Amino acid sequence: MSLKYTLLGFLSYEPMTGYSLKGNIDHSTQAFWHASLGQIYPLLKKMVQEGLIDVLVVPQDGKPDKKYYFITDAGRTELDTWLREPLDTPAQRKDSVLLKLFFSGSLEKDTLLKQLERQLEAQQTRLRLIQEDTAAYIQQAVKQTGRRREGLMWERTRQFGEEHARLYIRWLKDTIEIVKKLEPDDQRQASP
Amino acid sequence: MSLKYTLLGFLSYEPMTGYSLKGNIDHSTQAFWHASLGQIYPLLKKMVQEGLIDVLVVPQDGKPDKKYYFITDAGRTELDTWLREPLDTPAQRKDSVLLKLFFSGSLEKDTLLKQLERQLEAQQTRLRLIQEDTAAYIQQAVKQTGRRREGLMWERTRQFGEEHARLYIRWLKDTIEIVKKLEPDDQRQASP
DNA sequence: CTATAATATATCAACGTTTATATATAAACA
DNA sequence: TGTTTATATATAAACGTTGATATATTATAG
Repeated sequence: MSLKYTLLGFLSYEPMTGYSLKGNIDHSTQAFWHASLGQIYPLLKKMVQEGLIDVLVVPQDGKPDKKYYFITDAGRTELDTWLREPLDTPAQRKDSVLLKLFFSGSLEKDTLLKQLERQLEAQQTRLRLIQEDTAAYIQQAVKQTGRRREGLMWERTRQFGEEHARLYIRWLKDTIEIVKKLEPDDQRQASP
Repeated sequence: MSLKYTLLGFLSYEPMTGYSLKGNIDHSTQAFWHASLGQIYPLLKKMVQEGLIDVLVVPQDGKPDKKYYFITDAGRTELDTWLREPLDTPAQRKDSVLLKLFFSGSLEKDTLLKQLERQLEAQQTRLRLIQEDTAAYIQQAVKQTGRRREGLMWERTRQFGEEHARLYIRWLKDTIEIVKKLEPDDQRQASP
């Protein structure tokens, strides 16, 4: 459902190919939205049929055609309607890492610790990506487009992603300390 | 994919009906995983066919049969395998609220402020739910089952949800203050 | 000089999820 | 007394998503 609006949103800034839409998603919304090319291309086709976007095929010599997509007036209206829908409920989130950890109390202490430490590393990598790659991408987009107001929200949502990664790191470190203090497994399995 | 493990996870604690599985999900994992009955019932059926769970039909007079589901040895093995898969990547998250706010820089200041304030209220309600309802549910489950080690992870993941809601609230409040300080819209539309 | 990554488009099967619908009882509330 | 909420099961269409597969060029790094 929301991928449609993601594509309309980016195309409301400037015309783009399916590939560059994927690039924009990867570099700026990856902390809270992602999509594959196998999802983007068929949806673009469908959205052209629905009149939300137009396509301009630019033939290239020897290479496959480049397809630039443009938002239509109907597309702008649909995007605007979505943006104005009252934000009165929290988004339904899913996080398979937390789900796994929820059920991980039955694992031996050492295995659980290893899992927590692995995820800590993964979140530290993620934090660096948001701080470096995403931050630079947004800064350049603001410079190139001059969209200051839009850029403010791009940057604020990036900061949310950064804070989310920091929360994860803090929580994992605290949880590791708590698990370390647990009684060893042997006292658990065999009680005399 | 993960719903299968959610069901196996809860059934590894004790046998349950589809309805009470839904209740457990709503009360304890709702901050990071959710599912509908229309998803749970067909999956339980499929999992019986696959031998991961067994079903015991308890006839009731006048009422429809109650179906208790039990985890099998094969089910336990599958759950265990999943729990031990290295947690070396962060979960891919989706949050349609942040996505909408990412594209909301083009809205008028007042509309954007109203959206942020609406979401602030929604997140405050969510925080209360996690602090009251979910906390009480977990406490009682620990008391009734005596599963201290498991209860530790139930409580830790609940606390993550709580901190997530707090982060959202802080971020929304900060964003509201920043947006309030922006120049009014009229200066934006018509530049001389 | 070779291999890999990035650019670029496209399809498809399988799987997962949402939403609506249907049925029925019991308890709590107004 | 009537309405709503909770308990309980179940199906099905529509929709959304993942992951694999295919093709081809250009640029970059080793």
